[in-house]
Amino acid sequence: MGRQPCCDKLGVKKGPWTTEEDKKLVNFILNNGQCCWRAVPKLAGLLRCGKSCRLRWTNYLRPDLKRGLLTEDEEQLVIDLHARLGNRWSKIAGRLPGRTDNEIKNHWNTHIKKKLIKMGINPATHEPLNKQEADTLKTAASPLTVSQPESEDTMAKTGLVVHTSSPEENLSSTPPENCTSSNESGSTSDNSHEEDPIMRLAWDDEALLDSLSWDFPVPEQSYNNAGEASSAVENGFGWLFEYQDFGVEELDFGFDHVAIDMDINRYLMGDKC
DNA sequence: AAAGACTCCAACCGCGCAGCG
DNA sequence: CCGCTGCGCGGTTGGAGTCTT
Repeated sequence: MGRQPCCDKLGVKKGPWTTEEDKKLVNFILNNGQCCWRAVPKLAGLLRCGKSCRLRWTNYLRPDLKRGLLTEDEEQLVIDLHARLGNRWSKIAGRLPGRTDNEIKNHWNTHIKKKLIKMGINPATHEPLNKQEADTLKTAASPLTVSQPESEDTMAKTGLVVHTSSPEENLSSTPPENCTSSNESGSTSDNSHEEDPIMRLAWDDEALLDSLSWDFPVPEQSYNNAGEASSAVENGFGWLFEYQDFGVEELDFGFDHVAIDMDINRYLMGDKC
């Protein structure tokens, strides 16, 4: 029967977002919270489709986003997580506060992939390339089932260390109470892992991943009251703090109406769960 | 200084899934 | 149970910026 387009193609603007559009979107979300995305463009006065708005918000406008290149530690964690989860960028992103799946995906494709290849590691399987060549296509190895990279030596040489433990060791771990910053609605049910074997595996991975070290600091500048303005400015959110300019007086995140300056602070501190 | 090559990332596209009536 | 709707995810692309010749 054919799927309906997510939005009317006609009259919907595409391409790069303007500052004005950003302001409108942020203004709307700060006023109304994240409601149904389909309605957002109309209500916010944007000629965009809801999907585009959601993407713009989650990947770029969210105040709690950490910007700039991934740190070495984050990169290492991404490699580690990718070895376990494969291209499940959203799951990987869920483990890196302030990072988006898109950002991680991009970073993987542009930096980490090359790095791994240079190190002689197949980025898809995390196995040494020469070994990979040996049993080419013998197994269409699913990322979830691949073994750990055997080349810890290589990793160590380049400063990349994989610290792992087997999933079995962690099956008893309690699932993380993952309070994602962008997604209170949580349409992806956390119970799904109980039904779906793959999701169960992923879930087990998540439990396991809780044991991975987290030595890099949470983007304190994003959660730090004193530094919020400067970091927001650094992040290109200087205008966000000129909220008065676009008429935001009160916020409604679905709980109380509170003064916006207080709430932006709380918001920036990640106090949204 | 100019042109071509390359890199990077924001944004788009299409699919799958969950929820609801 | 079925169809519809909305959301989220992963893959891909276009173009701006940077580097190289």
